[in-house]
Amino acid sequence: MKELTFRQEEVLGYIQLHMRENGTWPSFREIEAHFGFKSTNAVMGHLKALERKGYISRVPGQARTFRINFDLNEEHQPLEALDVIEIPIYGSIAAGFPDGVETGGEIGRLQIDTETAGIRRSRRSFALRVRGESMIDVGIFDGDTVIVEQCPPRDGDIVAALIDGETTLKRFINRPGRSPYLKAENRNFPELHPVAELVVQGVARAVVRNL
Amino acid sequence: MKELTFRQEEVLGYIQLHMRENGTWPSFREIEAHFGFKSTNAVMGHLKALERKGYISRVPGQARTFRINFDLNEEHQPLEALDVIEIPIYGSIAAGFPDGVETGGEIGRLQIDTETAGIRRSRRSFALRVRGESMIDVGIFDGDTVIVEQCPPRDGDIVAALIDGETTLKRFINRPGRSPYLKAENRNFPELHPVAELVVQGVARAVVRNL
DNA sequence: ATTGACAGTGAACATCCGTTTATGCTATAC
DNA sequence: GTATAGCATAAACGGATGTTCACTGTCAAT
Repeated sequence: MKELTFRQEEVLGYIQLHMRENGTWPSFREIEAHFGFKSTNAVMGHLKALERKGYISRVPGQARTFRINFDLNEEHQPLEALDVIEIPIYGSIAAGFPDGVETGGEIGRLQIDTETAGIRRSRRSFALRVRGESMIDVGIFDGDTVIVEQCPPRDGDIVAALIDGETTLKRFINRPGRSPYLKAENRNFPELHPVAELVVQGVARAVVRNL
Repeated sequence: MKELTFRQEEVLGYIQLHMRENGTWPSFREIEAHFGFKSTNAVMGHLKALERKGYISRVPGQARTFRINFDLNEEHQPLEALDVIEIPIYGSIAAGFPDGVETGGEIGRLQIDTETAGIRRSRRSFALRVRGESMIDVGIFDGDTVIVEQCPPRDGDIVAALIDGETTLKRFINRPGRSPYLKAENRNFPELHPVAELVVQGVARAVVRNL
């Protein structure tokens, strides 16, 4: 595909921008106004060039009917191909993990790219609908969705842990010389949770909240 | 939202279909031809009705410039197939939107399904990396990523707004009888922001935070 | 020096396309 | 009965929009 001149690239960019912002293609005179041209024929020249080089198609005579054959935005950035993963959302987790078959507590699914979620594809992940206010001081509210990655916890991690048959979110503390315990992040619930048998189901990597 | 008659729904469906298939909105006469009308005024009647009931918006006098406010297809589908959308992440937005070519403030991209993000595909969306602590009381922290949908704000919405050339996140207050203003959500920054010129760039729909 | 690609002005032209003002028909509601 | 809403035809109007022709200028390559 032939190279575009700088000006032609600008015009193509504006056409795509206008489409994304307004949902409609621009008219000749709108393009003219945007670039400060004083003749629609300046626009015509660029569009003819863009069409000749194969970047756009048009239906002659029809208003606002462009067709982009080549998306600038997809080409400009290397865009290291975002890796999108689909993970299940659980309302609660009874004991261990639900079997592959019995999708027990699954209340939905979500898709997100691994980088934004901060997880690795190689590890199993799931999402949890948060109940309660025990992590309110770190900005995790009731109703939030937390994305959890199955891996061994480290000191300071926020983990999904099984206590009394209920999965809750707590901070995992593991100082040398002491046995690990869990801690809520809420000034009003300042009690610590030393736990004899600690079943950590995974480490929270991201929070998603709808506003 | 008012119910549509069967015929009106047919017309709305055709408009959306034409857009999806051709990438352009249909003209009056194309709609007329598709339904076998013998007068463009038959089209006019339906479009006026669709606009009155709030399903579409139009710019009077302009050709092929529809705007769908309510997507039929999003309502029909029972949500099984998650609709994943890719949106750009901006660090900041200087003035208006960056041009199509100079992808100026874009610092990355993310992909997420529209339901989790709480946005509609038909509206343009972008994400913003949050700076500052002004929304800390609603659990939006420095470094969080906020997903913003471009649409008119309503009272109580958290919006991305342009103040002094900087985009910030604030709560939008629009009480009857007063002029709209912005409010920070931080006990330590309790000052209100009455703003003469209010440029709202979109409404925040979701927060994503890496833990 | 000449050619050709690129960028633009200026003005007319021909449709394309939305708009308006009529009129008529069929239901349903009061 | 008499509104009222939905649906459609018919014809003309005018602004919006793409198209074309003629002309000017710059810059790099031949």
